[in-house]
Amino acid sequence: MTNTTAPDKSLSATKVSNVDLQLCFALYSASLSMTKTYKPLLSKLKLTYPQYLVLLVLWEKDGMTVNSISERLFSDSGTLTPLLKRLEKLGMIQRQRAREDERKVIITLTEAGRLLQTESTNVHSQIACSTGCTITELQALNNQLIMLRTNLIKNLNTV
Amino acid sequence: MTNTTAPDKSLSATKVSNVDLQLCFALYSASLSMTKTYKPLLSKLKLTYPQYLVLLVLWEKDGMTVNSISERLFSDSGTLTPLLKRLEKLGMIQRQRAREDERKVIITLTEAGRLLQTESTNVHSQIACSTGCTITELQALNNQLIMLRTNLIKNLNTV
DNA sequence: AAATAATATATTGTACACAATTTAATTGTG
DNA sequence: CACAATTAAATTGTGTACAATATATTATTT
Repeated sequence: MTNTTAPDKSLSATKVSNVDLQLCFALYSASLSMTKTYKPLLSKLKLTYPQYLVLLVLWEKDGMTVNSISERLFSDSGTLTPLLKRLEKLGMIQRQRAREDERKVIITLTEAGRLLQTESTNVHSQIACSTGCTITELQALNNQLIMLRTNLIKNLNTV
Repeated sequence: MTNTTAPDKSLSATKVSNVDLQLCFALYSASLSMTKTYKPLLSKLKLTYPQYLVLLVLWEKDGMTVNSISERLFSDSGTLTPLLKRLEKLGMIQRQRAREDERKVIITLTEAGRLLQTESTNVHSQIACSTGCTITELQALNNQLIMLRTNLIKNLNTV
């Protein structure tokens, strides 16, 4: 792609009224760009970005059920089940039914899964570097995105 | 911001140093939430969000090649080719090889494809409403996301 | 206790996202 | 002109994203 200094008009930037439309595309393309940035870093750990997100959750709190991971990541079982099976096949986690309620599946980190956390520490800093933003800018953007997400989810069924 | 149910700690919000990590997840989940918001509105038009993005591009400039659409949307042929074939099957576009260079495929809107633009006008306003943000806020967020995307893409091969 | 409802996960099917490879057409070079 | 290099799409294969449905387990109700 080389030339990144091309004029960024985004979609329909000429019409000022279409800020909503512009924002949606900016959000979409920025998210994809972020995934592309993560890809080479994570592929060294044999992980995809969504798999990495699951591990982040487990590093914070091990032994969660599929459902609680799902709520944390705004994901669903149709996505998580096969993803978790791949993580299990990779030897990063273990899947086992809860004894007190056999509908629930408990996800536990393996030794290898726990060790990955240390290996992944320098991933963060490289990402932060690639954003070209200051901590303050990242923090501001983070807050706005959380607000946006909260509003969108709140209004999901009201449209 | 009334009832947002669960407290939003995002991922690892406890560690202030992980702003980068938080931002990545906020971006990811906000983008997915946006797609979910679009879904019911677009399904009335029988479209998916990526298909809608292609139509937005064509409404702005008809008769583009696959490659130019690809650059505009930060997408690639592996994604676009099947997507465009579906849009063709839906009767929204036509795909034809360029006469002067038969490697290129020209994408042209059909009458039905052009007419959809009018039908989609109220989609924007409903999205803007769901964001719960003011025009100024949307504009600011848009600018920051474009900056972020530009930086990420610029640094893609430098990591 | 049997029937019913609710819950948690799994399965199926469609549609991206993207790397890697392939195919076909065009351009460049000797 | 012949032939390698380049370019534009298409193809293949893996991994989500998500709606809809199925299955199994637990809780409730009659």
